[in-house]
Amino acid sequence: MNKPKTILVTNALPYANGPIHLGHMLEHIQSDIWVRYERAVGNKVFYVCGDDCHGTPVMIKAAAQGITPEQMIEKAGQSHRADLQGFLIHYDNYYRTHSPENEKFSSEMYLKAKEKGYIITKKISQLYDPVKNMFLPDRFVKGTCPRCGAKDQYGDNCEVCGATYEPTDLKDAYSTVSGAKPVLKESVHYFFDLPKAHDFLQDFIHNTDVLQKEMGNKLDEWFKAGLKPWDISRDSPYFGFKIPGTEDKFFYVWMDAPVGYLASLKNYCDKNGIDFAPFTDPKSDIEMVHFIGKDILYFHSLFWPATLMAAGMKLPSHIFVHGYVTVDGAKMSKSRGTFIKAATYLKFLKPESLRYYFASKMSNQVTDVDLSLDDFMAKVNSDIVGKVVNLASRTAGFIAKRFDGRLAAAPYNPELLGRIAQVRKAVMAGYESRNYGDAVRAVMEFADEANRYIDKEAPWVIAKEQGQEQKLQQVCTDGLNLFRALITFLSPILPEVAKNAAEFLNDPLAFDEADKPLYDHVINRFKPLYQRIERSQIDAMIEASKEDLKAAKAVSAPQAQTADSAYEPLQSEITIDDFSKVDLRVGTITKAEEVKEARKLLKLEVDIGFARRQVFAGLKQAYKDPAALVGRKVILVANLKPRQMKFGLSEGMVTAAGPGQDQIFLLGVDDGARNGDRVH
RNA sequence: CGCGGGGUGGAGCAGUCUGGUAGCUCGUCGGGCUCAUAACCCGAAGGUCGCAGGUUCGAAUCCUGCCCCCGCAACCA
Repeated sequence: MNKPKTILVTNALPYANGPIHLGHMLEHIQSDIWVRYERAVGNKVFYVCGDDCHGTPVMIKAAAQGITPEQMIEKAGQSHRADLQGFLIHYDNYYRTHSPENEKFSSEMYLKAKEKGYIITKKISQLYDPVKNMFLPDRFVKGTCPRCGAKDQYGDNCEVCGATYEPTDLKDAYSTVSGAKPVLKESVHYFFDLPKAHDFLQDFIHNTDVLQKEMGNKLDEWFKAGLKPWDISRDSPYFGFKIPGTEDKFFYVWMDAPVGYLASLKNYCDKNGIDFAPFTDPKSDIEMVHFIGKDILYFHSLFWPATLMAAGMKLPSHIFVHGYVTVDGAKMSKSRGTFIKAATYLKFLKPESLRYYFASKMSNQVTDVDLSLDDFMAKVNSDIVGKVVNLASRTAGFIAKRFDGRLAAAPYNPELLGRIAQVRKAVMAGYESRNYGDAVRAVMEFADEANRYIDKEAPWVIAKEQGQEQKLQQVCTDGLNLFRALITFLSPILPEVAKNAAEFLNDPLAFDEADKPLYDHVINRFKPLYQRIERSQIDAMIEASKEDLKAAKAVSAPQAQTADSAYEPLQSEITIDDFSKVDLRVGTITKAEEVKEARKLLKLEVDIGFARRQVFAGLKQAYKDPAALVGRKVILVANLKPRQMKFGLSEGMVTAAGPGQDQIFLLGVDDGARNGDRVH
């Protein structure tokens, strides 16, 4: 083994604005596996992360909830920590960017950059919300697309026609914060002079192995377009750190976010009496490794190295970029229930299932990883349970019953056992290069071979033969030693399973001992190490993810009126999925009486086959004689959340149409449709 | 012609750099086994490798053009 390295590993900081979802988990799992592997082979790793707390979205969301930003990031921090722990992601320190350490570092780096002439100021005009008294980032301005006329488009580009423009080009622009019409206002901004760092960055990106090659190509795009000064200031009100030497200017969140890596580490070092200085010293041989998603490439490969360089600090050794998560081949979708939050997943499934699945499909390329739910279930069940765990399960019984848990003193098939070292080589190469898929493939290939071996030797046959005890013990010992190697190789991915397997085998499962099988060694009783995934668990998770959506119902922007007064304006377009959420059922009115105290309401009872529903309907003025309604077939919205009204619980909505008042007409059903039939 | 990534049997992927009869896992079908968490083993069916052209004795692999999907496009986070 080479000389142990010291490595600082960071994961992109989750934003305190929202919960962690499976998209985040891909990266946390990727980095956690890498860290566990690096430690398993003897390197010293510092593994830190934290919450990214600053910026306008946090400020606005906190205000909307009537709490302070500090309270909000506290809440986010707690839930993020719980989620990550749930997925067995073990950071040495999970901190936050809103911290004294971070403020100190950010300010110091800024001042050094300023000293070296990297900070410039410029006057810019920006849209301003005159009601809330704040400048508006692009995403908080909406309006009509100047090219195609589509309504409610964001300030930077139109999702309908794809046009890009400035927020000031929007027609009928409005602030999504207050609804007010924004005005143009001037302000002095502070910029980091990125063009001045051009040569440094070119060299940094192309003459080192910091980045994957394809990302270098991507970055050339920005070089070709010409680097521009980077605006690092925001006006008050802003949740962030005040820029030294100013009264009302704050660091843009992306200025202090990566600095948060170092702040988190500093916080950890202070708590544990570790010398922090070498981590920022350009001359130290400590490696600094960032795991990030492709969406934040330029922040980490341009701005971050440039600010570090300007501050005279150590530069990143590697920036490992990964792709996105899709679910069943499509972007995660809230309406389909595939926008799955980490916490929701954990309610129904084991963390290691996802860790394994992601790992099996991960490479060091910047490609998206698809969580195919069918494949997910099949792979976890057949690989972890059917192949690896099963190997122990099918041999442990003999060792326990016939040999008191004692393994044989020698192997039956030394050649097969000898292959372990070879497999380990492939596995290690896979982990080291972050081609976890290769590592998993190598392990599973070997697992297949091991199962074939057991099948061929058939210990259950040997067990019935006279005088074959030694062979039986040896073959089963081989099986268990193969299992031991397999689970050791998977331990960075399946830490809990490995821990339980270690207990079972009474062995620490060290990577470099995997090729030295256990002989004449007493093991413990075998307990099931992993449970199969049931279809129902996945279905329940998808259902629950749809629930999440209802709970987190977005604040919809004020809709502009379509001015054709004769008809109600058409609602925005929906998909078939949206429609099928509305469960319409055929029903028969079995009772109908007027509600005396109410001006508009009738109290109905509707038989929908499998249930009877009490419904309060606003039909009083249109149907003066309620009794005449009894026996009529109607269409009922059957899955509407029951609503407690002054006069009782209303358990649905009867469909009707008409201009209103006494002009309301119930929708009917032709004969043949039965009560309880669904409308499709 | 904005940039990057991808398109391989029903599903998920490897193979593409370094051209040589298309491979793995799952699923399906048939058989075997019964130690094992309906797990394991053997066999079979199933692909003109996005499309079109080119180079070559030979192309999933190299070249050109096109189509489709995903992501990004810096004062959004």
